[in-house]
Amino acid sequence: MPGKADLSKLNCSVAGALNIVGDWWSLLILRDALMGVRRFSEFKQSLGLARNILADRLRRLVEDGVLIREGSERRPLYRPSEKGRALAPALIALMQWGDVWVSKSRPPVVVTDHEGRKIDSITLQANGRALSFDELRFEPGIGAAPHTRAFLAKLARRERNG
Amino acid sequence: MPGKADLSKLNCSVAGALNIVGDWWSLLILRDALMGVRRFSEFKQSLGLARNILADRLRRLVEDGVLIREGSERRPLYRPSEKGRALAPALIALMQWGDVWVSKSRPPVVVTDHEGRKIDSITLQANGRALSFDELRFEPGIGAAPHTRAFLAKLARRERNG
DNA sequence: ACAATTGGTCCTAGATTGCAACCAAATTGC
DNA sequence: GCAATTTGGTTGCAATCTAGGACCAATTGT
Repeated sequence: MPGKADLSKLNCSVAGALNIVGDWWSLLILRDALMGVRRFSEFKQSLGLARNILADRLRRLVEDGVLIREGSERRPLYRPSEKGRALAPALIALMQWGDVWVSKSRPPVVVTDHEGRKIDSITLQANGRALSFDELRFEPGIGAAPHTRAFLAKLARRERNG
Repeated sequence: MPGKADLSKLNCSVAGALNIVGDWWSLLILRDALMGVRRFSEFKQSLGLARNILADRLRRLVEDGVLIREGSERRPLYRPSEKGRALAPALIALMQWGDVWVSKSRPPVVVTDHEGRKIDSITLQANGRALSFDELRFEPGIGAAPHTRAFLAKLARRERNG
């Protein structure tokens, strides 16, 4: 079946997330929604994507519970749900990475708290203490298939040896 | 020009980031690489994607400096660069979101520190204090185009009024 | 009442994806 | 040392997805 991948079979939460917001536009639509964009035409103007694609993505994001469609049937508003708002850390982590590693110019948008203080750069922590990448380990979880277990064990073994 | 969007013109760091890792496979390839996967055939087996797509994505990720291609020309190893490792927070934030909001089963992979303690869930903070979504503000940055400024001002105005 | 705006749908051309077949170099088995 | 297998791709084809524009019904504005 050519055309598009079905990531939902990969038994991986990243794949599950990407199956919902993994295409080129969905995350940008959500970012606009989190910033306060609500109307079809505003998304269209802000992102400059084709109408049919925008309609399709909005429908899908509503189906997946990331956005809520409300107001009149013919002129709806799209508002982020709690599930959508919960993506803010991932989105902002991506933005910060883009600021540091991709953009040539200074950041166009800054995220602050309600008193205008720039938010901290997002880090990995355990028990409130920051972790470097080298301290991370990937362990099989409760939902790990045998095949996943073997896979992780092989990688960990290699890490220790070579 | 149908086919694919050029996100690089959006003057947005999220778009810049997505222009590099915004397709269905790139982030999953990077996730594997961060977990220790190194060889073409290992990525292929782990993700189950087509060979030509994998070859294309690996080449692009190397071009963009996220992965480093090393070892023999004919049997290279792909290792995450510092730029690639810097994506770990965004990736893990996405994984945590998938664990909570998407997966039906228990998490297949758990990220811990070097002593096996589960890492904290990733949150937004300012001055070390956790922020709720409602406390966030999106302000124009130094690199904001006039059009971006007007856009953000309109959204902020609306937030205050209606 | 009338024109403009909004929120779509439909159609078409071109780009992208997945799959299978193929291939050369490197590694393995004996 | 030599054949067989594995590795890391490339190429071609068919199906799918994308961008863009034309079109349309229902609100909204005047």
